[in-house]
Amino acid sequence: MFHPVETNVNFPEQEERILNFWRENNTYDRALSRREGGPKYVFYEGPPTANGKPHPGHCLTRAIKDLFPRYRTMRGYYCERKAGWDTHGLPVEVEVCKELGIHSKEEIEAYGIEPFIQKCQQSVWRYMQQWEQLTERLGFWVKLDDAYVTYHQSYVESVWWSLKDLFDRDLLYQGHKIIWWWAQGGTALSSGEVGQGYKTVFDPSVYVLFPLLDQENTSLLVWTTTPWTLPSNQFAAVNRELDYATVYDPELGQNIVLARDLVETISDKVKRELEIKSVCKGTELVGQRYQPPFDYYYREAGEQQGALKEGGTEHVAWRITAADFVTTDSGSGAVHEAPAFGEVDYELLMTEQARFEPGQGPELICAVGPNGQFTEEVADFAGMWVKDADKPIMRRLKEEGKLYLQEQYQHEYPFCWRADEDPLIQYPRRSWFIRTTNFRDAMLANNQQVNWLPAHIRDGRFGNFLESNVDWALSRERYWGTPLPIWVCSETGKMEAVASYEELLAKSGVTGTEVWDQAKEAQPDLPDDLRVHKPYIDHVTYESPYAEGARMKRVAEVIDCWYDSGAMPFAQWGYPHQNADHFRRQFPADFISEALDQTRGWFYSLLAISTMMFSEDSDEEPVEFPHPFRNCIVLGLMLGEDGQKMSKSKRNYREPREIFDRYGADALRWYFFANQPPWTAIRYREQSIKESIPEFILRLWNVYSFFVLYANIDQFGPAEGLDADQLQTSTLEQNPGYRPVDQRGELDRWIISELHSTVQDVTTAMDAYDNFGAADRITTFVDAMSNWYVRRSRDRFWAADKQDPHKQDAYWTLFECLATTSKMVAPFVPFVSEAIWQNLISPFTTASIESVHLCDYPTADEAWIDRDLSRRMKTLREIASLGRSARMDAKLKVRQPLAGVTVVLSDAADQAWLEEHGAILQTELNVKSVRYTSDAGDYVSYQVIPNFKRLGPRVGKLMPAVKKALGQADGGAMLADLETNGKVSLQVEDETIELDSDDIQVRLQAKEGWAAAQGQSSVVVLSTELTDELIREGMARDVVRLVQDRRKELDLQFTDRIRLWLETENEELHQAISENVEYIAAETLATEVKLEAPPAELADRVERTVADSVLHITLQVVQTAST
RNA sequence: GGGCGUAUAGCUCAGUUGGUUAGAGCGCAUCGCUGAUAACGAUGAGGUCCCAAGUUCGAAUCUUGGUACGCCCA
Repeated sequence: MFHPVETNVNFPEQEERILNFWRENNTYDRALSRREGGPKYVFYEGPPTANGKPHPGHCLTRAIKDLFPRYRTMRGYYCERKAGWDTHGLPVEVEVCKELGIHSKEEIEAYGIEPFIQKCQQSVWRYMQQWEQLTERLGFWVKLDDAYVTYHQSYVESVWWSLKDLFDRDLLYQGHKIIWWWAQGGTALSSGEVGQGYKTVFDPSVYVLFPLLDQENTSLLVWTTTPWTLPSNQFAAVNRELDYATVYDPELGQNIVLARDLVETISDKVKRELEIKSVCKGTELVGQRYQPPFDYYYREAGEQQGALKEGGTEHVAWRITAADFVTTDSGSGAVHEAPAFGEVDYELLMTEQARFEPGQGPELICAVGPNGQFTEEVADFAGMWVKDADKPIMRRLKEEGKLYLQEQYQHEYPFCWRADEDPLIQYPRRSWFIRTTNFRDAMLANNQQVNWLPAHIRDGRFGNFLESNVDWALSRERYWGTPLPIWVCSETGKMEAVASYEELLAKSGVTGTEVWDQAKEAQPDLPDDLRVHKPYIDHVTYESPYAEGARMKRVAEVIDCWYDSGAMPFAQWGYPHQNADHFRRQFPADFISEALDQTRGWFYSLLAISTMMFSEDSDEEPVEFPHPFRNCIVLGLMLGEDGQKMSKSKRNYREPREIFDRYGADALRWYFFANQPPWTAIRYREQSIKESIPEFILRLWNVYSFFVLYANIDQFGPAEGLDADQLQTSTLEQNPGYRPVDQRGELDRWIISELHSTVQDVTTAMDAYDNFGAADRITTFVDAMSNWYVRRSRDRFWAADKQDPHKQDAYWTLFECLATTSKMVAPFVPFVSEAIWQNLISPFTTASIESVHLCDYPTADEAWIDRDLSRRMKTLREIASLGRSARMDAKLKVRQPLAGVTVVLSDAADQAWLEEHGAILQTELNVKSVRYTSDAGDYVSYQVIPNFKRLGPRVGKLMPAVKKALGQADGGAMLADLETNGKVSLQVEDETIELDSDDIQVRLQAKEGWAAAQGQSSVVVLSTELTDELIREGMARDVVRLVQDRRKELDLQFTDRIRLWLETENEELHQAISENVEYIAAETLATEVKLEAPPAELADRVERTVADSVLHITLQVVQTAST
């Protein structure tokens, strides 16, 4: 016996029960340990941050991350799934600040770094419980109680080790980074903060004359929108590709050089004619020297030259350089460059520096202090706030005749979000960098080997990003992060990196560890991991090996938390300080997945760190590309119901929890897997999630519950006492009544064939990470099972003789299909598949595999795949569908029997087979006979069209003519010709073209006047004339239906026998009933059918209508069958 | 401003190497079936495949240029 299936299954409740089952039985651990020794399948978890609430987007990520490891595990791979949490970074600090009601770094320091850090550490776990609940509820099998955590000491020390390695290889250096700086507050702002503070303002837009040293009486017209940066000028930039004109300005009495396309614009602005004297390419200007508008630095260094790497020398600054970003959209086509105050400008300086021998190139000029005021070096404006200096600077330029044109323009400019009167400025800060640019080619090569899904990421977004790689700005002047493990000598400035806490303690003359010890003593429950964090680690100093009496003290910075996450392949194991073997076994990953926004985040940090640490010129043993991941599914962004970005305030999505409670995790998962390829942007629609229940889950469930219902009625059951194992054929065939598939009927062989080809396709798709294609095949199969196999097998399930071999075949076939399907869909919908599996196996008293997730994934047996049968059944189904369509057109309902149908096939190849299966069509279409013909001139006309794909390459331009000629030819005659000669000649223009049967396609066109329907390959014609006998038979079927309705209304059991009284005044109906009384009795389980009034004591007589006549129905239960 | 992607039915989305009748689900309409019933089946209406030009015998598909939207970066 199977457990009866509840009629109203509540999927969410069922899922909760299954979760309990997994929990109590440690099913995940057992699924894993079953595969020990199997081939490895390595999965890396991209760590989420648990200090924000999980939303539906995270459900998608976690569902995909579950699907493939589950699938691979069932396929025999050993797949460890270690969870992980990203815990460092600015967002955590921001959360804590919010909580404390403070904002700035000063306020944090006033509050105290020590309590602040402690709060950060606690805040990290704020939504931990929600995350864990979501993870579990979704069915994401991952080892949560063995998660890696980026703030843990072992993790931090792994990161330190890698940084020390980079430092020792001279890949870590100090430079400048241009950042948005709040001068009044003395702090940098994150891009998020900057984004909050944009305002529309008016700023000056000025055109300044830079006299060219090598051309007499000629100046370059240089444009800037930040006059206050002019004292820090180092270069003027032009675009090599643009044309530049030298014009004569009569009023000025000198020549001006500017972009040719802008001559007219500028001429209009200054309201005078500018005569073009000559034109040259920007590239010819590059290298020419000029006199900058201010000489604070120029007077010292104007003549300074440096040695170039390619030989020779060049002046270090105040000359024209080339830059792609210069355009003619605005300005003059020549741009003032003060590298201190702009990121692209700074890059330009870096490019320039790179041309010179080390130490010979231009140094950064910065005339502004961190307080936003001019330094003493700029005597005229010293102490002045830069934005206040714009006007005096312009006035000065005007006085000196260097200001050619002055305008105002309106634009968006960022202000401090906490002090909205304070404009931010771009400002250089000392910062640590990793020389990733050294590894650009290696990273590109590595990237080429990665299997990206979708593929365009490789050479598109990610590839381009790598191409334009710049050194990784690693350091952050913040508090809660992995401390940069570099100690500096107080005397000499020499530096050392440290790879672990232990290594630090082993240094001579270490002091400062007591700060941690005291803190721990005062607060014994302080996590030990904090000892490697600020402020404790900052107190640890040691004797300098470089200078007598000097101390080594840590630099103040922490690092970019992206580095943390990118270090996870080794840091999750604490490598190399521990678990070295484990790391090597779990490197690289076979599979990772995150959303598109991680391209420049986690995907990059993983690839960059891995390439630097484990490739050719690293200290570690090199690993072949790709690493650290081989396959990567880049998920699309998830949008809310309204197509907008999901946002809490807009409430354009429903919380995952509610989805689970309403529809269940399977519904959500199936919606993710089956609705679109995972990389398309997905619109999160509650309606679609809801729909995945009837479309797939419930349909499968209905087939299953149908099976259980009838199997129990018929006491069908696999023999008890058998070891069920995985319900494979070898087990099942030991049961009495089991016949090998090849001895079963065609319908059985067909669905088994469909099952195996589905398994084959699904496996191929899943191996290629194509969950969408796999889901599509599964849906098609379940539909075939439900809407053809079960439909067409109903008679057998209802058959009275329980031992009838055909009936037994039907049960065994459906049982095998369901058992295999539950295994096949287990990675997709782990809950419903588990419920089905557990019940299917329940009759086996010694069942050894009690969870579908411990099973092996089904494998296709090619021997059972019959492609001819598949194709023929498809044709048969199409004919049935056409027959229904024809009935519809003729307004002849299916309950009305018809004399027959005639089927015209365009291709007679399968005719013999189809003829043998007339019975299926007879029942399906409710006709007395099915006739096939290929000679059907009466019913159809033939339309012959070319097989374009085949003929195209052969006839080329003649194609339209061929098509026309075929269309005009007599189709019937041509087909006859083909049949006898195997080919046919066609005269087209001047050429004779020979066609064989593969070169053409035949379409059938039903002629007017028939109840007919046409499809791709066939036409179905109905006999529409009705005899009285047929009409009466139709009436009898109506009667059956009404009685069945009545049974249902009265809530009778399936097996209840009844007595039936039918009364009618209508003679024809009376006759119809008496002629078909046995049929009616059999269909309605009536022991007797009486055409008379019921005994008076039966009160539930009802009135119904059959073919416009009144029929009274009364029924009485005679026997309640026990099942 | 640059890079990447997307644009197909009312909605959500498929559409293989270019092949002539562009599909699915939902929704809608009509009909049917009904002891699998939160169902189910059939049929239908609904498409300038974003626009334009090009390549080709043939373009939703390839090329170029636009437009709109999204993401990332400036």
